[in-house]
Order: sequence, then structure tokens, then C-alpha cells
Amino acid sequence: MRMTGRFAPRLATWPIEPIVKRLRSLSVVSEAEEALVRSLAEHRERHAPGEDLITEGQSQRKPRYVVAGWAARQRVLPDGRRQIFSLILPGDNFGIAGRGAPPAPWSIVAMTAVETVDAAPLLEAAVEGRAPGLARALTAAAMEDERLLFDHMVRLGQQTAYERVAHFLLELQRRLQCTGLGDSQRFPLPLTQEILADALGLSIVHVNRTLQQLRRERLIELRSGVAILLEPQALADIAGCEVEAARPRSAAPTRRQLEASPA
Amino acid sequence: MRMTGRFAPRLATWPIEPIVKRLRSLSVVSEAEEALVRSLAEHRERHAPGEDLITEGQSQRKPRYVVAGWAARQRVLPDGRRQIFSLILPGDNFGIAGRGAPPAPWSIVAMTAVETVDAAPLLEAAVEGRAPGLARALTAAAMEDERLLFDHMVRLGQQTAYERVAHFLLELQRRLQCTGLGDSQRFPLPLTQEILADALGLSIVHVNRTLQQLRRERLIELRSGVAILLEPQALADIAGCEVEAARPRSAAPTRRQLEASPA
DNA sequence: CGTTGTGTTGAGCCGAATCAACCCCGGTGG
DNA sequence: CCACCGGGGTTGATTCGGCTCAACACAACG
Repeated sequence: MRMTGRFAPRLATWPIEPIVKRLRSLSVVSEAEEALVRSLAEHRERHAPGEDLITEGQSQRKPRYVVAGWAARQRVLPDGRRQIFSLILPGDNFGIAGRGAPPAPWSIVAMTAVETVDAAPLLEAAVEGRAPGLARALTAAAMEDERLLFDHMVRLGQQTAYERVAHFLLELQRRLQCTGLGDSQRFPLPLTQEILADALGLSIVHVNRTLQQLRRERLIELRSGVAILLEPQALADIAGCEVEAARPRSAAPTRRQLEASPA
Repeated sequence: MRMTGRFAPRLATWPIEPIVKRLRSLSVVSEAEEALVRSLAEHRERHAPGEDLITEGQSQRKPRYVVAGWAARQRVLPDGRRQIFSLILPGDNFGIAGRGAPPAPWSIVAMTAVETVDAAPLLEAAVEGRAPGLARALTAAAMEDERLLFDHMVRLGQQTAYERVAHFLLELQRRLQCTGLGDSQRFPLPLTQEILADALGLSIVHVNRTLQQLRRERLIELRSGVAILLEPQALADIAGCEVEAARPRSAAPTRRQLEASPA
């Protein structure tokens, strides 16, 4: 929705670029493999915001790639509370078998208008050994998904609202840069504060205030669905995460120290 | 440690029972397959509390089963905060490849004295098709692990301390019952309140107070490393989770209602 | 031009963290 | 034998981060 207004027009006429860029960032992809990927664009599907792409408890699993728009893996509790486990961005896949086959322990829901393509041909080629580069990319993607999941758990369990938001924005920047949808600072952010709140385990109001604070401190800017990280390094320090060329890490506000290996 | 005092003596002389019971609860296991499992006990290893079974960032992954003692999958932040992602109980495996191969995004650390056995022979037999029952059990175990991970994320992101503790105790009861280490109410709980705190994303003091409250309300009992769930159904209601034969679910304290499918 | 969804802001409250004792127990060494 | 010590559990007092409630601004839209 919002993001298409500003970012989509820059992209290729057939917006499958994010998948190609993502796969290339994960592995070496041959010409033939890239052609296979581009051929997926033949049958794509549109999904309205709020639509279930995979419903919790359902067993059918169509492996698909998101080519445009954002989705989320989530669970809704009986009383209406919702936890978003991960965001699924253009270039990400979902419904790949192998894990969580029969009754999925979560739903996948379109957060914005979403376009997906069938990933089955790609998967087949990978498992049959016809596309080793894509096979490597698939396992690399699965591993990154897993890492992101644990990162998110650390956010939920250990970090303050301020740290969570900084950490999360950095994650989105890095993931979107891989797919060419953002650069080292700017990226589309087509989410309501309610969605951010449900992802980060905070209330809407407090997400709002935290974003306000980050803006007041000139660390970020948010305008019409675009986020700008004005001080990525400062955000990384707040988030407590390693950056590629890690500077010497200063002592952070110590809380509770574990006794190391007793043995 | 504590648990061996009370529970281990009941078990078989060669304590590999938990693995067998667990696998049987996940799938149908043939005589030959069970014999294979029992043969794993040949070379087992002892680990002292605090010892790393897998170190974060390491690539070597020895697939192993825990036969006695408790371990945890965790990450420690640079400032000393720790998040425990999941507990690994007797009968659980870890280090199975396929996921998170090279730099593991977490460590696995012994919480108590732990005994493990090599799972490689079992894995080989499964992938080579020589043990279809074990293969099914392995994928079922992986799926259950995944489900538990998402359950834990809901706890961290959405539930109050009271709900988290109730939910977590119920999870432990159910998992330990599968392995024959606990019954429908009692089970060994050889964890310090600090470990519970780091798992549940709470402070030690608040875990203590929450447990006190559950005891005052006669819902649980804790004595010398053994937990007793006096009112499992009441705990399930608090935790907001489905029980096997689900009673009609009463309206829980509503917090925030999402608009359902807009499309 | 109302309506609806989203963002913003203030006031007040509450759940959970922090700080600081203190107890109990098992181990250890004089 | 007992004094000491350290780890884990318990408790009270206090602080604070984040939630709730409520109102309002603003833009998109029918």
C-alpha cells in the first residue's frame, strides 16, 4: 500500500527482483537458476491486507515467496491478544515443508497488500539437485530465519522498549537492504504502530512514545511509511548488537552477572 | 543433582528409558529400533552444571540425546543478561543438523549435572531408511520443539508473570510425563529461581513472589526439587491454553481486540 | 461531510524491577 | 565441634517502565 507508492516504481516492471537479490545475497546463483526464479512470476497471487496466507492448525502448506508487500507469522490468543513472531518481507519464503508440516503452530497473515508466487518449482529443482545454488540459498535462508527468531526472543524477554525498537528497526533495515528495497539508512516501513506493538510485545501507546523519543533524539525519522535511520551506529549501541566492523564494545549498563562455568 | 536423589532410582538401571518412552510417545517404534536406541547407552558422557554442550558461534554439531539432567538453549548478552530459549529435558535431542548448522545462534548449557549419549547412529539409521519409526519420531520431535518455541514466545511477549509461570509449569509437566519422569501432577524441577527467571524474562524476586502466590492459592506445591500441580485445570485456565478435552472456554480478561479479516 | 483508522498526547495506575536485608542449609576448615 | 561461608530462597520498601483510559488531531475515503 504505502510502500508501493514510493518504492515499487523504482523496481523492475516485473517485481520479482527482491527474490533474486535476496538469493544472490545468500549464495552464488547461476544464470539458469536465475531464469528459473524469474519464471516463477508467471503465476502470482494477490492478497488483501488481513488475509490469511496460512491458517493456524491447517495442514496444507503451499510453499510461496513474497514478492511485494509485508506479511507476518503470528498467533492470536483466545482473548484477542496477538503475538507476531516474525515479519515476512519481499524475498522471504514461507510454507516450506520440512518443518512444522501438519498443524502449523501459527498463521501467516498479510499485513499490507501482498503479492506471492509459487515456490514449488524452485524447491523441486533444489531437492533434485538441479539447482545447487538455490539449494544452498534455501538452507541459508532457513538458518537466517531461525537466527532472527532467536533475536526476537531476546528482544521480548530481555530488552527494554527503547532497545527493542532500535534493535527491530536495525533488523528491518538490514533485511530490506539485501533485497534492494532499502539502502543503508532508508527503507519502507508500511506498518501501523499496532503491528509494531504486537510484534514487540508492547502497547500501541508505548510504541508511539518510544518512536517519539528516538525522533526527538535525532536517531530516526519516520515519514509517510518510510523510515530513516539517522544514526545507525548509535542505534546499534542502544540495541546492544554487534555491527559488521565492531568497534570496541563499551561496558553497557550491567544488570545481573552470571557466574561462569563452575565445573 | 537434586532430581537424581528422588527420581533416578525408580528408573531402569541403565537410564536410557526416557529416550525410549519419548520416542514411543511420538511414533510407533519397532523392536529392532528400540534395540538400536538402547545400544546408544554404550558411550555416554557426563557434564557438570554450567558446562557448555554446544557453544554459540561454534560450527561443530554433535547430535546427542539427553538421558539425565536438564540443559538449556540460551544466549548471553554482552552486559550479562541471559535469555533461555528452551529447556532440554531427558529424552530430548540437540545438535541435530539440518537447521542452524554453522554458527549456532545460541549455546546449550547444562543446568544440572547432565548425561548425554551420541545420537549419530540413530540419525544415520533414520536417514538411510533403516528405521522409519525413528525417522518419524525425529521429525515429530523437531515439530514439537518448534511449537514449544512459539509457545514460549507468546509467554514472553503477551503474558503476565502469573500466566507465564502457570503456563511454563504445565509445559514441563506434560513434557516430563511423556518420558515417565513425572505423572499427571508431580514432576522433578531441579531449577533455581534464577534459571526460571531467565527463561521467563522476569526478575528472580518476581518469580519468587509469583510462585508464592500460586502456593498460597493452593494451585501448586514446591518441595525439595519436586513440583506438584494441585489444580492442573485451574492452571490451564490461568495460562489460557487448551487442554486435551477442552472445557467450554470462558471469557478471559479481554485486553485489545483486533478487527478480524478485513478483506 | 461524516466516518473510520491511525497517530499523538496527558493523567493516573499497576506490574514488575531494583535495592537491601535476612534466613536457611550444606559444606568446609580450624 | 563449631565458626565461617556461600548459594539459594524469602521478604519489605521503593522506584520506574510500561499499561490503561481518554481525549483529540489528522488524513483518506465514501
